[in-house]
Amino acid sequence: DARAVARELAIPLHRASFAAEYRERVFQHFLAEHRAGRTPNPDVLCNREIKFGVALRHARRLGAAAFATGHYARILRRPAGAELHKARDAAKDQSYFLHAVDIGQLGETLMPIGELEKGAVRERARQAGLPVFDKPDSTGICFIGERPFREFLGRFLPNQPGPIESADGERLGAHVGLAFYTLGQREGLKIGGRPGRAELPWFVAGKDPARNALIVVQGHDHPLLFGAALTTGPLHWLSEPRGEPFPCAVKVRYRQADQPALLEPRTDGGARITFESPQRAVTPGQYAVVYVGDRCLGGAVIENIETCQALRAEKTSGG
RNA sequence: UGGGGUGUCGCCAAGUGGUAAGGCAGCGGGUUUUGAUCCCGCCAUUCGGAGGUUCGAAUCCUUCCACCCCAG
Repeated sequence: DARAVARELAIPLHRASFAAEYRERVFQHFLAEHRAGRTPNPDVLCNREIKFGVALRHARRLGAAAFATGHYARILRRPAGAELHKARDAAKDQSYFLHAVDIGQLGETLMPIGELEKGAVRERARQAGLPVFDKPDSTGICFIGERPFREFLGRFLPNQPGPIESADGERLGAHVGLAFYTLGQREGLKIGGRPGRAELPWFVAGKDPARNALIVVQGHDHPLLFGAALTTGPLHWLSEPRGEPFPCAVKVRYRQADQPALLEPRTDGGARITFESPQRAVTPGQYAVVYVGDRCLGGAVIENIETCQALRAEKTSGG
C-alpha cells in the first residue's frame, strides 16, 4: 500500500523495519505486564518508542524536512509551546494513544488528518487517486493487527490454570491463567446457569495472585466492578507540570467519554485521581489520560484502584 | 430390592393435552489502532428410554433406566 501511495504521489519511499525495536521496547513490556496479571496498552508505548522514537530519529537521519503522521489528533503551536488536542472528528480521536509522547517531538510533527472528519479524509484520498481511500479502518494492536487475542497471548505465555470464584467464595469454574483475563471482561469464563443465582452474565472483578484465583461477579453493573478513585505511576506531562490538585477530565480507556475528576499530584510524581462518579473496570496497566477541554495534559499508567468498600472489607476479613 | 422426589439444549429454567419461553455459556458478525465493554445474529423436529391412550402428549397411563433424599 505504501509503495502504491508513494508512486501515486511521486515521492520516494524509504523502507525501514523496526521490528527488533518493537520487540524489545514494546512487546517485552507487553508480555511482562500480562505475566504480572495486569493489562498493558502496547499502542501507547508503540507511539512513544517506535513512531515517535526510532522512526522519528530515522526520519531525521534521512534529512526529512518534516515529520507527519496519520493520527487523528491536533498539534497546536502556541507561543508557550506545542499543545496536544483532540481530533476534530471526536469519534476518531486518538490523543489517548499519544499522551505518553514527548511534547517536543509532538511539536515537530504534522497531523493534518486531525483537522478532518474521517469521511472527508477518505474523500480527499479518493480524489487524490490514492488506492487506499477505501481501505477498512485498521484495528487491533498496531503492527500486529486484529487476531484472536487469547490464542495470540498463549503463544508467548504459559497456561497456569486455577479456580474461578465468586466474590463470596464459591468455586464456579476454572481459568487458564490470570494473565489471560482482564477486569470487566465477560467472555471466556464459561460459567453457565447456577441454581439460586440470578440470570445474569459474570464479569471479572479481580485477581488474587496469591491463590491464583480469578474473582468474578454477576451483572454488568455490580458494585465491585466500580472504582471511585485510582492511583497512578509517574505522570507524563504534555503541559507545564502542576503540583496542586485541579479538576479535569480523565479517560481510563480509549474511546471512553471524558469523566470529570479531581487530580491530586503526589510528591513521587504520580497522582491520585478521584472521579465524580465511580468508573467501571478501571484496570491496572491501562492509562489514565488527563484532559482539560479538548487539550490533553498528559497521563500515567494506572497502578491501584480504590474500589467499593465492600471489596476492601472482603479482602481484609476474608483472608 | 421400603418410602418419597426428580429427570426439558453444555448449564439454569418455563411449559400439566394443542403442537418446545427465557437466561447463562458457546459460536458467528458489527463497533474499535490496546485489552475489555457494548450491539446484532445463530443455537432442542424435540422433552431419560420403550410401549400405550388420544384427532393431537414434554404434559395422561404402563413399564424400564438414571440420579437424589429419607428410612435404613
